[in-house]
Amino acid sequence: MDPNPIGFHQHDHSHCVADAVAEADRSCREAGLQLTPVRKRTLEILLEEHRALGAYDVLARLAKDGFGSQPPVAYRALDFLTKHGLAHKIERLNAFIACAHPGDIHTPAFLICTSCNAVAEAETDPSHSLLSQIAETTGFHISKAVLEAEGTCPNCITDAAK
Amino acid sequence: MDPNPIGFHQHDHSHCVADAVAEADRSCREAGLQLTPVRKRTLEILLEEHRALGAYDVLARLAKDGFGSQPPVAYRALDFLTKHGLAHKIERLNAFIACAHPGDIHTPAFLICTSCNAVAEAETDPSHSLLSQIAETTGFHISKAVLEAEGTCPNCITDAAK
DNA sequence: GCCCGAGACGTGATAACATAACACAAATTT
DNA sequence: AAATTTGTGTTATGTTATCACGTCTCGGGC
Ligand SMILES: [Zn+2]
Ligand SMILES: [Zn+2]
Ligand SMILES: [Zn+2]
Ligand SMILES: [Zn+2]
Repeated sequence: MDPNPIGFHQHDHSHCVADAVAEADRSCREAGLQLTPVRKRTLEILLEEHRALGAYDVLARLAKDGFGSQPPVAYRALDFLTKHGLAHKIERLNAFIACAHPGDIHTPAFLICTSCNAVAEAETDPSHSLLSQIAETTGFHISKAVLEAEGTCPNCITDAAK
Repeated sequence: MDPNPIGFHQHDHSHCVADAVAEADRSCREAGLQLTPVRKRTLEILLEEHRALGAYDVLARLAKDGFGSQPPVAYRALDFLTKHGLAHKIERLNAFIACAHPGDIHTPAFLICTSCNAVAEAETDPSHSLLSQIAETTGFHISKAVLEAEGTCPNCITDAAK
């Protein structure tokens, strides 16, 4: 199992958490949002994995770090992060993942490997999307789209073949 | 609120439940599957609505009809129906809906109206889909796709405008 | 006819996910 | 200073989903 799959490629993970947190810090300050200690720590927890974490997993880690130990603590922090585009909820897994492209306006699509549990976030062009086309022909107005695919990532396909 | 929105159009609902059940009956017999009383009743319950029902809603109705009253009763019937393409789970809602195009091999996409709770199932061309393209470029093998859009249906847009 | 295994259904119990309601503290507004 | 807003913590509860086990039924093999 690949410990560092982002887009299913190996990468240097050592700086990527710190960089993302610094960037989140900056963008929150710019937008007048409070990236408080719990929220920042929650983002770090998500960034430490390139897979989706359940709210209770996050909660356990927060509690271990001295924050509250009750579900609302985690859910509120996760709500903040998802609301402001710093994290996403993977509906299929009832779990959360740090956004791989924060700052950009994007309709994320996720590729979930059922073998190694890695989750990759792909950029999509909203205007070309299937759902947009359907919406256009039916007159439906989309406010939020969920695009998630489950399957096997390239790494796991290779592993299975050997 | 539109009581009969399928694809957000009015339609004659009187025969549509019975027809769908008869078709399911036929296709199960053909495939050697057992469309047992609980399973058939569960399908009817889903067909009676053009919106998604939670497993516990289904369970309550099953219990009222003399079937078991414990969660596995509903979940097993729903698992059977979803596994064999007679129903789908709407991940965003943690709820289930009868398939609008049973028999066809399809990658369903759903349009969920947050105003009237109607859910429309759209046919999609899997090969043209966004996710397929992403998968192709990344080497990811998709086994199941979730395509769900939340927003406002044409009927509710019109209603809001008046 | 009888045994056996697979599949379906029922039960009680429990796990996993999520929110409601309230108290308190700090920062901001009036 | 008082009121308001925002954030964090708590207890309690609600909602969704699965586990483990016993029973029944319907085949096929003997
Ligand atoms: Zn990384
Ligand atoms: Zn994998
Ligand atoms: Zn109908
Ligand atoms: Zn509507």
